[in-house]
Amino acid sequence: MRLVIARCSVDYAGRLQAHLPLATRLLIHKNDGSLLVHSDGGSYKPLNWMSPPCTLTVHEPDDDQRDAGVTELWRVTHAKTADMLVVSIYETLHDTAHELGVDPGLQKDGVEAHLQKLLAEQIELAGDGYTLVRREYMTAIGPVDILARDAVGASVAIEIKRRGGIDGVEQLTRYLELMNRDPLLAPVAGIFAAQEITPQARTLAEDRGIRCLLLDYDAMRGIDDGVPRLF
Amino acid sequence: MRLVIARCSVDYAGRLQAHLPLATRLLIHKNDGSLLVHSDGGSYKPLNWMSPPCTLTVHEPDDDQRDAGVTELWRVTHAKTADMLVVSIYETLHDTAHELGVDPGLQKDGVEAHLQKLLAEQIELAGDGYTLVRREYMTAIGPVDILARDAVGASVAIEIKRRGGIDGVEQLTRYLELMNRDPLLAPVAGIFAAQEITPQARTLAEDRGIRCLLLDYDAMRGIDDGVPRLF
DNA sequence: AGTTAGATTTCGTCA
DNA sequence: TGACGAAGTCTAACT
Repeated sequence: MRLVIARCSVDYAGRLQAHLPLATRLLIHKNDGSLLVHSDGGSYKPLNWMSPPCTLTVHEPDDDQRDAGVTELWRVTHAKTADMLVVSIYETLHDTAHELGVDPGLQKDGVEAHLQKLLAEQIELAGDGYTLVRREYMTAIGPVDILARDAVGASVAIEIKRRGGIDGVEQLTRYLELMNRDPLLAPVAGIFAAQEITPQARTLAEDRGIRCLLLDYDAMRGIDDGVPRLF
Repeated sequence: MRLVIARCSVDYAGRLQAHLPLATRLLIHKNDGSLLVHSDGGSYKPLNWMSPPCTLTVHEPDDDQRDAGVTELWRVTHAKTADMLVVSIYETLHDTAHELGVDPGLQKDGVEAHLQKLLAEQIELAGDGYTLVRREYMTAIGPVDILARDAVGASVAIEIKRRGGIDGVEQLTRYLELMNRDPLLAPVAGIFAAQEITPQARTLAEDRGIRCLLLDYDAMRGIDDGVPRLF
């Protein structure tokens, strides 16, 4: 990994065209050839970048560029697409290289998969007398998060989201349309379960006879596991 | 901006919990307090990070941690949520600070907005005798990309995507349902226009009587502007 | 390899 | 300020 702090301007041409005016920025040239251009603020997204696989070549500026103050040109071209990134360097303030090695990678835990697991274990949260049929119940157009039965044995399809938006309701609607054509399952009721549900999604769901269920992740987790929070 | 190369492990607790085993990584501490943890590969997304507003505090390791080889603890806490990131530093290989100043920001050009502008200008691509009513035609559930009239004056709603997927068809369907309830507009036909359309989206659209239109961005741009590509 | 759905998404825009 | 759609999205899972 090579780290360069430089006064530079950047031009990108590919799926769109973009330009960064002259300013001091951090350039990260990774071992896989990729290049990130970061400013001293904003989120984790670089101002501009080139994803691997790509290659960086350094060029001499032409006369016009040299007159304008450019000392070096970095050209990063993508290996497959025609995307190109050109960094015009006016002044290099810092330049170091470092050997990092391969990273073992991130270990994740939690989120929607966890919510699904928790609700499957605590299916009575969906309604008194509810029983679990199975998680990831497969249909022709994809898996329904949870298939359950209510107190009198009628089928209930449950769609789980962290944040419930209109698209989630649409998704559940498609599942319900399909499943209600299956005489072995029909009639199938729907429950839209999420930590948060947008007002639009709630309106749409209720308009279609789908019940909304707000999930309290912390409470569900607190019941489920005795593992204390790390911090 | 402070750049540190260090052997470290990282723990994150917030909307999920995650852990990074001991390895050599780049730590970027930006001026707004945010911290990025990058490896020497992958895309522009860091292995882990904390978004602003947040603050970093440095702590001494406790006895157990010191015995394990930890020399320093970085604790980054988010100002509003309870999110926390803890970096356990075992060895610092590089540590520099740099003054970058405020970045003037990215100037973009192109993409879906451009496609919409081009199709509005070349509305005859949608069909012979078509005329533009207006772009971003407002409805109660959001703006339709383009409202046009066909050769005999009937309304046509056009949804434009760069990549046409099922969600785009759903979106257009919602608009059409709504607009067809308006006696001043009805009947409203639909056109789903995109550079690429997935087979699933095409099938769904045609099943609902929505016509699909493939857009050739380069050809449309070639007709529109005489500006040559920069590279 | 292609497709789909989720993301600690981030980023813009508009009501 | 909140909500919604787009992104040069990225990423993982599944076909």
